[in-house]
Amino acid sequence: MSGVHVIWFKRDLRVHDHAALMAAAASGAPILPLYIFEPGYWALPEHSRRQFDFVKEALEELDAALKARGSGLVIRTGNAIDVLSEIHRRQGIAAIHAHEETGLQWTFDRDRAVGRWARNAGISLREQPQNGVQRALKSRDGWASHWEAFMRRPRMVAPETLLSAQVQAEDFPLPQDFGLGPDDCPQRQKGGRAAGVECLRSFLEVRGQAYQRQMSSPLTAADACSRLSPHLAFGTVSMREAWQAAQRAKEMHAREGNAEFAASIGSFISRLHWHCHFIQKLEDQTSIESRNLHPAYDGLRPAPEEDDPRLAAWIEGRTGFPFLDACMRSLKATGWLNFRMRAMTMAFAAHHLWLDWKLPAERLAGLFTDFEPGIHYPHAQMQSATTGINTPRIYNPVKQSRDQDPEGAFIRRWVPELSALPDEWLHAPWEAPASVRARAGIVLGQTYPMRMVDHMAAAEEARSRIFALRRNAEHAAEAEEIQARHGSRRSGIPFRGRQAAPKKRAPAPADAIQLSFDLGIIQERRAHAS
DNA sequence: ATTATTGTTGAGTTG
DNA sequence: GCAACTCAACAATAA
Repeated sequence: MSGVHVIWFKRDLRVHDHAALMAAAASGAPILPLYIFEPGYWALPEHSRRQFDFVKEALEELDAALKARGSGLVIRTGNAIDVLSEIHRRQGIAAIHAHEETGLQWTFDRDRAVGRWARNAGISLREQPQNGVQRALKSRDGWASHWEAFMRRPRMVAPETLLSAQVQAEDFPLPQDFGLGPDDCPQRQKGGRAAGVECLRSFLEVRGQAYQRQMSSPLTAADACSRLSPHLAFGTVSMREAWQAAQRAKEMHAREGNAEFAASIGSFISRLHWHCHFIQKLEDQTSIESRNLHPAYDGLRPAPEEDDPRLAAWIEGRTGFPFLDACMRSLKATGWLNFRMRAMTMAFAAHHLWLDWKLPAERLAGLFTDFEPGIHYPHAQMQSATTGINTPRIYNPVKQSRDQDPEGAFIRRWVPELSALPDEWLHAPWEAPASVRARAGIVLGQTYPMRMVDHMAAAEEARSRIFALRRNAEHAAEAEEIQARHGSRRSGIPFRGRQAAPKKRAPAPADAIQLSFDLGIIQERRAHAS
């Protein structure tokens, strides 16, 4: 059938290692690379200006990379079916190539609607798996080896030329068009392929040396972690590229006798695996976004209330727990927080504040530049202990503070109103003698909030309620089914020390920049769009 | 990849 | 010289 082949970009904003692009190019037909700004998508509570800005930067670079190959990105704004219908009317679409997006219910429904529409219109819709996540998975058995095989497959280098469908590009919409007002995120990570590759390179070559030791404290994590998360979330770097580059870096560090670095990268590689393991959960069960995975927890916490002042205090960083507040304020300003502190903030909302996880998860999502539905909701539920299959983890915000920020440097940076307090009182200012507080110019409830709960009592209360539920006989039966559906099969299975077979390096295109050691990543030359 | 509690061990101190 | 004791560090365990 004649007509153009649309490459519908969603959360895969790159040209390299892009299965849909390769499939479209292989057709030999004119190519129409398309990104649709969908108002309904940006109106979702999880989505925010910082993600929009990141995507926009990624799209500008994607456009340049596509233009360099002869077929620039076409931007459209509107409902996906409307946009595709219009293109079909004018150009005639032979096929639509996209990736299988594991997203919120909204994108799942949208993709199904587009699928129906395409079928009716006689258009072939070809969706490619991404991240080694499997669609319509029957059983979790053998998942890990399937995933690893996916990661080992050779990366695809984008063709140097693409036949253009010659469709006029539209301007980028403004964030205001979607009700996305200003967002105070001065330290947001920059979007785009170049930034993503640079994250990967600097992490694997330099920053990741003490990753294992430094990932837990927000003081060190910002530098010692890969910071690849927004790039993986929006696909500016593929999971496979990251995995293969990490394997190479690990081998290299081991060869050089840098055991700490090699172990750190090993730990990073295992996190890439868990990353996808969690996305698979949402892929298998979209209701994880909206309902307790284990129904025994329904009704355990009060129904969510949008205007609950505790929710606002929590998300705005004025709980009265300095370390927690520092984490929230840092997150707001940077769009990123290390994994452990994400867990702590979520656990505090769910356990100490006894809030249903849904609204806290939504608010948190909007603050994450790297919001990834398949990571976010399964973890929100895990930290809230509503999965039934994970041991409840109730973090003590004061203990974490003392452990992760003993000198209070992180607190002083983000909660400057407390900076005059001596280290020993910084973690729990309500315990400080009145004279010490007075000397530091602190009046609890005025210059800084009084802690909003007695965290020890609240934790104990949450613990006893949750464990009372778990003792019920029906709990275990249901939990077993959940474990069968979603649980990892990996525990007890020893790691195989098998190393990646040496890969034949694909010929680098003329515009590739060679990294200082071979990570096997193809990087676009800094694109000066023409 | 939590926390608080309880138990164990061993070094160091005391009488 | 040694029993008795304290304390820190670490492991196991229940919730």
